[in-house]
Amino acid sequence: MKQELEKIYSPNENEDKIYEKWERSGLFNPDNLNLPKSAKDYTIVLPPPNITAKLHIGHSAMLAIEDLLIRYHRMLGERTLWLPGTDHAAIATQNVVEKKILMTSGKTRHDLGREKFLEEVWKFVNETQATILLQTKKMGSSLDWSRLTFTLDEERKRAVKTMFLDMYREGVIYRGERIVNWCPKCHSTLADDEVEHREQKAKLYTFKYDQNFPIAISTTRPETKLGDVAVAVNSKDERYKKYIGQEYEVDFCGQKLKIKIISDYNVEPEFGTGALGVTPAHSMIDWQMAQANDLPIIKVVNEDALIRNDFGAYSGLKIEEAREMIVNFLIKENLLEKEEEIINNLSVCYRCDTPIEPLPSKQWFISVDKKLDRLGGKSLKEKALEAAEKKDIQFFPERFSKNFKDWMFNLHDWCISRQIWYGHEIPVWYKGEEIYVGEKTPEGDGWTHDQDTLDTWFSSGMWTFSTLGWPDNYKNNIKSGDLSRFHPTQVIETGYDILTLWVSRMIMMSFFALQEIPFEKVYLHGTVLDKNGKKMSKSKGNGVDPLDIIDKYGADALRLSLLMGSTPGNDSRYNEEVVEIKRNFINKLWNISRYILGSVSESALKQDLNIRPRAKTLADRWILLELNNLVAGASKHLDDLNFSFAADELSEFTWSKLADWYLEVAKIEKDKDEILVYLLKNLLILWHPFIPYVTETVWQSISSDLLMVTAWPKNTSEENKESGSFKVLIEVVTAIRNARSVNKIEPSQKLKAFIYGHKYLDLLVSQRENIKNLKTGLSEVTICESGEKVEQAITAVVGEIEIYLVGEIDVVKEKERLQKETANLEKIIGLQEKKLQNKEFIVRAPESIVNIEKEKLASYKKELFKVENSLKSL
RNA sequence: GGUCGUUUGGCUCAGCUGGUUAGAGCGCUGCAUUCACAUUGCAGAGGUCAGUGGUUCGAAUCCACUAACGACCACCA
Repeated sequence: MKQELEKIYSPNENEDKIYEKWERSGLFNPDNLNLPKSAKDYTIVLPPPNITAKLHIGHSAMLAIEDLLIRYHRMLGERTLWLPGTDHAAIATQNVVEKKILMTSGKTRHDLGREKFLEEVWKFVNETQATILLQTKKMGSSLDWSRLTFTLDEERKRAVKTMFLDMYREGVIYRGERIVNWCPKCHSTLADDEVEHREQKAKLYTFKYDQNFPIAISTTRPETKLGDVAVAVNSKDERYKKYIGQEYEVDFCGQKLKIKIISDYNVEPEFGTGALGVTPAHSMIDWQMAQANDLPIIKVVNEDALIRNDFGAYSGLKIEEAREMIVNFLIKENLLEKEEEIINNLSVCYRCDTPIEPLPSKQWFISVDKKLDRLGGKSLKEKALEAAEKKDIQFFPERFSKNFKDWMFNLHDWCISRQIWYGHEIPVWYKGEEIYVGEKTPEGDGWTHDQDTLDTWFSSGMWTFSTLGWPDNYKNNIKSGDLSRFHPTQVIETGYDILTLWVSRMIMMSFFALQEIPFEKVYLHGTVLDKNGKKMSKSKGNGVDPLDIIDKYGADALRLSLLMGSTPGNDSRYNEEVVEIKRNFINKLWNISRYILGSVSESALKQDLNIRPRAKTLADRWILLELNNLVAGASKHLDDLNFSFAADELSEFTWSKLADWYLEVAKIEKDKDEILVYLLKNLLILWHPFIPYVTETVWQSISSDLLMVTAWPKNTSEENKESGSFKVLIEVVTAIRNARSVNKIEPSQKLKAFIYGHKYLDLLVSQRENIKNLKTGLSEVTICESGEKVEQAITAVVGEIEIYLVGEIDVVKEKERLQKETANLEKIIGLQEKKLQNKEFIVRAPESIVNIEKEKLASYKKELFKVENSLKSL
């Protein structure tokens, strides 16, 4: 059974083998975990990566965090499901494929036609998906592959269609007109995040509509002013206050316009004339003003960026031509007051650089404000806000809760239709003015299918339940199957940048479909930036392929480097050096294992993990207590989602306590086989969620079971009075080493240490041999009972080291004594420090002793303040 | 413009509800090494916690303001 382990751990030889073993065990699937019925369920749905490109290092961070949680909870004995999937990423994917086709053949999607184009998209999707799945597995992700889904597979299509129909029937989905970002060249709407803003010089014209109009307005786009219906001013603006509410009929460039004066807080009195001509059809903000003030909408520009037909001489003109004509008209009529150059932001299409025309257009919307019977008369927005308010959904870090609520509160209806080909079809047919919403093409001739597709967030918003068998698993408001077991899920873990885009949508969709929250906790990670703090991107070429790193250092090292030293919600920098350091740590753990496995007996390896070995020496008691504390600490940090803290404590234990001290002691004090094995096994368990491969590899050399499903140690945080005593030994030894180093004592020089004190005297007598042997270079250790002997010894021999311990003073909490005690302690500390300064060869008192006293001093002082204050208030 | 974040030794970052001596890791310096591990061990140097003011017995931590950088949202009529 016992195997020889290599001197240096090599991930490449082990990781794939181990992953295969896990996968073959079938235990990624919670149905195969042999658990009692009472076992808790624990679910995380993987945020489906876009299939637009292979995974980057940010995805690796996400996988590392989620796999950590999943493995931890699986070891806790919970029915743990981590559900994989990928996202079709409608617009993003279509764009990538479009660009690819354009590059290779020079053809646009319109040249290819809808069907041919979609074929190309699917080809692309299948390729990238394979890469993504490979990358995900390489990270060691314990995802249940039997439940793999795609946001655009057949089942999800059905779910989306059902959702659309349900929402339509309830009046949540409606068709309406709204301003969209229209690209006249691409002939499509653009999502807000696809619009780029570019600084440009523009001319700002200040003029009046006609001579009788009292207020001058400023604009950079005179041609759209043919569609003005109002002038907006700030209600606080003294100049215009008196006009608010009045209506005027004006003759502007031969067009009769009805202009109402309205007030709006968006108008800045300092800009231009402080008055804004409201053109609802061609400006976002004006549209909102028109909605708020119930104003009519006059369309001026059409889908080809030409002036529409009902504008006399201007009809059919390009916007530049119309602008020139209007400016000339204003000059001729002496209406133009000013013409100045300003710098403003122009919105352009991110693909073809064409200026965006904001245009009103018929779109499908989800109402966030409609009150719903199924939600007890509340709206989706209200329910989502309530969930955050009541902390049914908790945010990590907490500050994002405010962020979420602010954004949610200001949310407008969500436009869900997109003029692209790749995506979920909208289950709507049109015949003239008739609209049919349903599952299939209606009977009869002349029906045409809606050409648009759904916003990608519509399907990903349903992710927590569409992946668990909704709608089949939900009949008459009763959940069944996976849905009843795994929904709501426990944690959603994603980047803070899609808190609003995705997380908020999931919450609303889940409330609508199931009247419950989709998850209990939202953990938001930061962005992984490059070494210089820049965002990684393909165009900059500073991206990193996780596969390269895994190949070089192993998945464990990559995972650990991403899990440690980062704080939730804050960006972190990726630096290959860090991975290297973690690789070294993993090798350290490997060698600890190697040493222990090589030095203990065969029978010790087989001992039952549930039986805690008996401590025989002080060091044993210390390390076992430290392990206890570690289990308690690590568990708590993991429960609180403080992964970095948990890993810090584990590292500290592994390297500084176990390897540096206990293993050294174990070389002197023999007969520790049971304890060593016990420590090692526990350590492997505790580390497993972080670095699954190396821990499982070691485990496999001593056990036929999988570490992956070995029980997490029980959290027995027992109090132990002796917790400090081994620490004193450590400090004594460290002080001696220090002394040697500071006083530049040659290693060959023989040294004696004199030690005296009360409380730890016995301890140090019993540890005399250890002190000598633990790399201190001492030939003799003398324990003195009083300070006198030390004094004599010091004056007699130069080059010897005195270590002294000071006894504890009893804590008596009577108020009268507090002051006296404080003074006393201050004196003692002062004395010690003075002594340390004066006598060069008396190097240092063990810090723990001084610290114990200082802590006490602090607590005395605190008490004292309390007492004094209570006296004051009397 | 709105909201939020960051600023701590040469570098990358911790530091929860204020507690006296601000922690890691890397780097640097000195020393060690036939030892489970040079992917190692031991020790050392290095910080007025961005600035100013305030609250407090006590502030890296709380409050206000300022500065630099960054993110997100809105958007310049």
